[in-house]
Amino acid sequence: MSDNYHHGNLRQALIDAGVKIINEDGEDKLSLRKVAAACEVSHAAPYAHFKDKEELLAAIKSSVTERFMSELEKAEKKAQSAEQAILFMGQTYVSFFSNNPDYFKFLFASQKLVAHLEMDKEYPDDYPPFILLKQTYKKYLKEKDIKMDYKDQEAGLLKIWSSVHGLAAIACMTGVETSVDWNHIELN
Amino acid sequence: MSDNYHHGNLRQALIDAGVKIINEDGEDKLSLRKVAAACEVSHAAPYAHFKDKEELLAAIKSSVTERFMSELEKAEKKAQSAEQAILFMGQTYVSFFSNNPDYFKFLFASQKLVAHLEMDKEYPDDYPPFILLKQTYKKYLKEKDIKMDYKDQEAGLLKIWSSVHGLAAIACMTGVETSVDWNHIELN
DNA sequence: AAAAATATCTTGACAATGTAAAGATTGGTG
DNA sequence: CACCAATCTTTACATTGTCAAGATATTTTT
Repeated sequence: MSDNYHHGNLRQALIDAGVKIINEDGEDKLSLRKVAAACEVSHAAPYAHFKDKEELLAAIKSSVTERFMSELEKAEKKAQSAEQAILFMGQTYVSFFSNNPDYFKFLFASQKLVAHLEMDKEYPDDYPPFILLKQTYKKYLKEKDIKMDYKDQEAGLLKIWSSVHGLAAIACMTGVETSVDWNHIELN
Repeated sequence: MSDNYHHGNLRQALIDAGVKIINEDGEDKLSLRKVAAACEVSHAAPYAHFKDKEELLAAIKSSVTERFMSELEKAEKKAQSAEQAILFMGQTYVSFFSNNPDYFKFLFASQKLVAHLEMDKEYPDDYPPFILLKQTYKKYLKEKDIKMDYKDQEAGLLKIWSSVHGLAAIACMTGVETSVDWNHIELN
């Protein structure tokens, strides 16, 4: 084996190298050629696995989103009620990005997210963290036996998400204290 | 006059051309050389006015922020109370970016914003839209004669801003309906 | 007004990058 | 073993940001 051909699992290695570069230097410092070099393959090798840079970036984003999801799910499981789950997930949402501000820009700057507020249908292609939030919010409404107009439910869901997402955004952009009294984020 | 030298007001022309390109094609399609070409000058001409690409982008951002501020101020003046002003400004905040989603990414993706929640001091370097919001929120507290703990005031300000900013973010990323019942954004 | 200094612009060059094309190497399949 | 498809390399080219040297216009100085 000439040792250069057939890396073994180049696809995953490229993704991991990409995550690392974004962590250390930010997205603007990431280039296809650097990622390839980090994996010790030629600069055009990535094209066997990704159509173009955009496709590699999408794969890296998926990878980061998985980590994000895993933390959200952990938070959800730790909670003993749907209400508490929403609170924990909100805190996790903000702290995840406060701890890695680069991820926030990276995930949300260019990526188009899919998200449907409609409460009576499921959309498997929706942004996974949003799906989890929506499910938990539904549980919460059931748990508390809250009867709301259809449109108010949508508005309530959007309110929670936008509050939390906005808080994360501002925390990342300003470095502002995130030790916020979380009672203010509460659902009402 | 050899007609090529001394454009007249190249600096502003470069900024305007940059805004136009971002409007039409998005930030990733913007290059120094294209901006220069749009102004019919050589590819290195911008370096007489801007240290590097980053500095031109900063100038373009300032220009867009000015438009944003002008709309916010218009909304604020239209209102007949501070409470209504916050509502109007919130609606304007969201609709401005809903109408130009490219601006949202452009303004907030790379730019570090400065913002101080402290209610008893003024920070002239804070992000102008935030300064306006903070002032209006102060007026609102006075207007309604609301007495709050210092920390609660900060939290209230942050809550309004993050709600509105988060809503704008989600509107831009998802294209979700922004015809939200604005009562939900209200201040309490 | 002539000369000198400065600001503004052009030309030419270079390195980094994304990407396409052609070919080399390898592992698997019939 | 022969063949094929997947994977990787090499070569090539256009785009881009940036720098350096020089040209031209404007401003300032004398």
